[in-house]
Amino acid sequence: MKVTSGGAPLAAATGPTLIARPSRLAEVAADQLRTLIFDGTLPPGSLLRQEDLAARLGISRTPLRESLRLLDLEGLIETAPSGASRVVDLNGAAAVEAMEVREVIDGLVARLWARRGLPAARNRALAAIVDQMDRASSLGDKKEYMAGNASFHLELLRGLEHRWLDQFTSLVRVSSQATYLRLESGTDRLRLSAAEHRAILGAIDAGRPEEAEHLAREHVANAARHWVLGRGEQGGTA
Amino acid sequence: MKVTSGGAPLAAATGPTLIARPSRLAEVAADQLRTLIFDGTLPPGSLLRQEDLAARLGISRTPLRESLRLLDLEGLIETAPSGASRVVDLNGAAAVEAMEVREVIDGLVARLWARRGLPAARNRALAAIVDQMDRASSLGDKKEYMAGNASFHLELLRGLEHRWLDQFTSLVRVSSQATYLRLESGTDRLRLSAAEHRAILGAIDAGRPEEAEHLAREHVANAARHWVLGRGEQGGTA
DNA sequence: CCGGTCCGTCCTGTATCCAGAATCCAACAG
DNA sequence: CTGTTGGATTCTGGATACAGGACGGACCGG
Repeated sequence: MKVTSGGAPLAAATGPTLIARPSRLAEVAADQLRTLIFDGTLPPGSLLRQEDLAARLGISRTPLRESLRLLDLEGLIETAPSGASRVVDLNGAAAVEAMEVREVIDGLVARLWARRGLPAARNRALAAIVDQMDRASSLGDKKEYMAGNASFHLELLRGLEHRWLDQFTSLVRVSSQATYLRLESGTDRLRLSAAEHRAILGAIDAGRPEEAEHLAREHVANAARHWVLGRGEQGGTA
Repeated sequence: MKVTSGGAPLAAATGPTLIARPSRLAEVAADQLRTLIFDGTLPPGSLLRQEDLAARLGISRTPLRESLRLLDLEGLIETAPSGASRVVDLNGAAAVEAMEVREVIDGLVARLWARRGLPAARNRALAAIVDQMDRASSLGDKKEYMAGNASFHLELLRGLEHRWLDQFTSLVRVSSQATYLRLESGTDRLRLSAAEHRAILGAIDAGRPEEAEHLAREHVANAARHWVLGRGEQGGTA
């Protein structure tokens, strides 16, 4: 159980950064690879050759291989029986499965926060993110909206400091990103989504675990309908 | 390079065993280590020295290190910033967190099976397991019951062949095992638990996703109450 | 007698090297 | 022209060797 920090653009506010870390090179490499995957430098389906990547990151193959195993278990890459690794391509069944897991995980996160109680500072930060998403949705700025969306969910997930939940950081990142990148519809879904975020935050802040979980699950289910199934109507039961 | 071929006591039973796999030594080592942890050879808190383990498994440190990273991400071991790894000790807060995740995961598994439809052969196999648990509960054979309990949940989990769910195998194993090992009460809880399993299986077989998920979550929550919190009464809200 | 510091040993982390296997290309036969 | 088969290249997997830091114990000072 280590950090799995990820190159968070603006979410990396909580790091204690005590004194000095022995810097496990495999961890650093994993972070680098995640960044390369998320920013599109390593597109889905890309073949990952250990020697190239090692040279690219300026390390040897040994720690790189460990990082590949990590990303494999995280579900970010997949390794063929022959040993060839490639960036996972979330489409069709794989996307559905990813969102199935995200639904219950996000629901759990919301429930735990509602039960634990949301600190005022974090509430303000999340509210600010939702405001940002609102603005972005009004302007139809999908990229900006996507960034806020990812920040919102990651802030909740990472903030819990839950040892069994940290590993879902990559899942949340990749699915959040892919969801709205593929979203072709207008600003309608964006507005609705922003409202859903605000509702989730409200339920958490009000300390209503059941409601928070329900709203979070519905939110993910709605996103899945629009992303994976393509332009579904909202309101159905999961 | 003999991989202590005689090993693998019981872990390599479920594999499809298509033709022949190149046998990634790190995977084999991970399985071996899981077995050693689950059967108590490596008790919680044990310090894991790479050189010793490598010699013990008859491999070098390179693949062993990869397996340690895997087990780390799975939550079965934890690695200090200095690099020292030790078997995770599920007690107190860690146990609560583990069961929180298990609750939603097992709920998702039940829901997916109910939606997908349970093949008759698998239904029979699961029913047989529940029967075995019934007998064990009547006799108060906790060990036998525990085995059936783990089999039940693992059969459901692994049978889905869900790419994002496989990684919870260790979580289910360790929590299932620990739950009933610590259970000191009489056969009452065992009987109730067996009934819960039967109800879950019934809901799945009847194709009722919502009910199956609800029952599965309640089941885990009940187990958690008796295990972690010690002798709680059922019926409370999660 | 107790505390602090220095030193030795062990362990982890990383790099390099070797062997086996898969893949790809090309030449050849039908 | 196409399918097949042969070989050479290349890649991954595993083992070994080396460097840096951590931990523990003994020695010295108070």
